[in-house]
Amino acid sequence: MAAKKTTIHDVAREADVDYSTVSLALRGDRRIRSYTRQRIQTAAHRLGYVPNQLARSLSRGATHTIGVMLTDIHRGFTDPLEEFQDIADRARYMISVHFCSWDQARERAGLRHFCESRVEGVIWAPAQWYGETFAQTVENMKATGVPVVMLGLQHPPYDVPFHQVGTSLRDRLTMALDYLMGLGHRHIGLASAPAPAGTEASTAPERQADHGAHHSRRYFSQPEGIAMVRQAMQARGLALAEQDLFTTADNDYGGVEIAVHLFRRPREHWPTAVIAADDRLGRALTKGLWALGVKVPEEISVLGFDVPPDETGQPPLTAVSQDSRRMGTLAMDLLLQLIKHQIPHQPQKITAMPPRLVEAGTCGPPRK
Amino acid sequence: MAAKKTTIHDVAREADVDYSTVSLALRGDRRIRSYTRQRIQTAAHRLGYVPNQLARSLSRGATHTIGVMLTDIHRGFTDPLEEFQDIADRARYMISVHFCSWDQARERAGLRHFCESRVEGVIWAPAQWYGETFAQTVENMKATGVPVVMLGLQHPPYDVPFHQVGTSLRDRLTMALDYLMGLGHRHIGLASAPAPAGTEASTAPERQADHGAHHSRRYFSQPEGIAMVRQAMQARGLALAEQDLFTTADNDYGGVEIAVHLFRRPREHWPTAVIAADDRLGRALTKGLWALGVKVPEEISVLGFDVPPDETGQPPLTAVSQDSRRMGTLAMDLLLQLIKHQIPHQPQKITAMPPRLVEAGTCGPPRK
DNA sequence: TTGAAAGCGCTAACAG
DNA sequence: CTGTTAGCGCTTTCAA
Repeated sequence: MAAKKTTIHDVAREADVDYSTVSLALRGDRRIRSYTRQRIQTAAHRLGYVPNQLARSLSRGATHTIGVMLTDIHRGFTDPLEEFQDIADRARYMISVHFCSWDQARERAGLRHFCESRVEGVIWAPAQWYGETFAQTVENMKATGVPVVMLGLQHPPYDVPFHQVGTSLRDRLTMALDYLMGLGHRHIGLASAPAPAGTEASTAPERQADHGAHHSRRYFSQPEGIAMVRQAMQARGLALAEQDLFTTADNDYGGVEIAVHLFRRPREHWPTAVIAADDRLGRALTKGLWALGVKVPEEISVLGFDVPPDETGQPPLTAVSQDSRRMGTLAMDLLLQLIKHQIPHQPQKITAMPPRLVEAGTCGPPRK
Repeated sequence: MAAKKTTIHDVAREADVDYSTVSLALRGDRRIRSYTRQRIQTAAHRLGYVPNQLARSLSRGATHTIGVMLTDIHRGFTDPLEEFQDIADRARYMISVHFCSWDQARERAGLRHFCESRVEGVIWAPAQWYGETFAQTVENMKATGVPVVMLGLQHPPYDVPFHQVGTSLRDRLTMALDYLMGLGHRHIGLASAPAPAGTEASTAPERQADHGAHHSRRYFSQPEGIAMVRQAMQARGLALAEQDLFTTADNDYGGVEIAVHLFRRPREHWPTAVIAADDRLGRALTKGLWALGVKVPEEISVLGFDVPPDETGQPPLTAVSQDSRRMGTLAMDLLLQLIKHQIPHQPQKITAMPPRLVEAGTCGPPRK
């Protein structure tokens, strides 16, 4: 269609005014009287005029666009992204999302593209938080001077020079154990499964790359997470017995397996509470126990861990959660402040969000 | 940082050449001898020069960017999006993704923004396939002349003037029933749950908008889908008995409930096969039956429906699936062809992809 | 092999 | 109220 090439000049000719008048009129400048504006607007409409943002941005020196770089499509990003949109809408910013599919080369190229397209700020949930490629990319981003807010927290040894918003694994663990111990539990089990791409565990150094096999989903092991649980429990005088570490290869419905597994064990050997390292696992476990006639939490407590906050999740699951929606809000607000120079870039600001305990009736005091 | 404002002029001054020379050198024009180019490149690097795509695109009249408008983040888009990326990478296109969160106003604004930013093509999975807003947006898009490929198929009464790539519900149903009947099943049940946002059902007219409540996930009912199943069964001389229509409010783990429900019914009243209208449901049902000691498929067959192709899904589930990866490939290839004027826009081309039967051992002949 | 100059479509002073 | 005139940063002939 010719429409794509219509410019304000064409509109000006059609409406018989100067093209700068068109520019003003189209943006609703009050200096143009309504009669003229009317004429211009109808002319623009008739010609199918579509303003050219490239020219506009180039001229104004501002794109009013924010780039969001994510690893992958998964439910953990749903809430933050909605927040980004809402906040951006209000601040009249556009959002452009890139997914790198866990490919650091693509991640880097995308970020560079953001900079070249003159986005005014970037929110970045990195594929990895360490390694040379990461450091290099960080360095590049820093050199461009584009405001960046990271989604997530750096690992202790790495010092990322950008503001960060996220919740720390340590804090979540503390909350989980303190909560269960507060209820009186001393015999606690752990249900775990391979972490799907996108969880904290998948960004750990143990990540097993499966290059070439990119036509399948990517799974990773999380020995590090289990080790941290062990450690945290020991620090509290508890032990994680080998038989109380339930693992399954099936993240989604493995909970049912674990339920059966538990069910077949003499009850006096049951842990009084189980932490499920994933919401699917926790919910499936609850459902499975329920289906087998085991009362939760009367006979055993189930506590979800690393659960996206979703009040409507079924079945309900008491869980240590992260308010990912709020995380989104904070990150975006922070970025906008950075853009507006309301806060400095320089001392990096690490916003460690406290985890949140969502009670939904699957935890109670241990049975006597 | 000052970096953001470095232009080829600065680089030119630094390297002591004309700025047009810099332009040529930076794009590797062979007319510039390597010595000069070297000098220019180091100068550019030293100054932290970042080329301005806005200016570049404006000048060239081409952005080499494709816009992708999606409804929401959910796993059904993972595969297509990865395909988009891969293909775009090869064709040296950038991809910019927008999510409208099922909000048609936002969808429209995003599409307009794409056009104003002069994307060269758009892939669009609409929030709705009917209604005035949709028609209006379609009309607008058409007027801009930007090449569009729709992800999904129009409903029969609506005539969308863009090429479409998707798989039809009718075809999938046919495949499911023919498959089960071919195995000998005559007594078939249906397990169903509210459709989460993003499935076919959620784009049906019955969609219950919950404006304002945007801090929770959106669920929809799918009476239309059930009606179609009924109809298809009747056309084959089967009937869907009321007691064989299993519904649960819990899409993820409701399958376990249904398993228990079935389990409590005398076996001679069981259907010999159950179609699960969602992969979660199907997998949870299988797992639940298994946990209860019911052998699948020896005692009952479970067939998944509307299942994203995921060979690694656990537990395995024989299913009528759509090759969403291939769908992505086709859509993107089509779009690139449109952009290159290799095929015409005009007679809309509806690429109805055949569904795919993925056998995973949960279906077999009915027990005698 | 390099420089000069005319745009790309629009914004934003500044004049009238 | 409307027109004039520089740019914004880069590409791309066309000369030198």
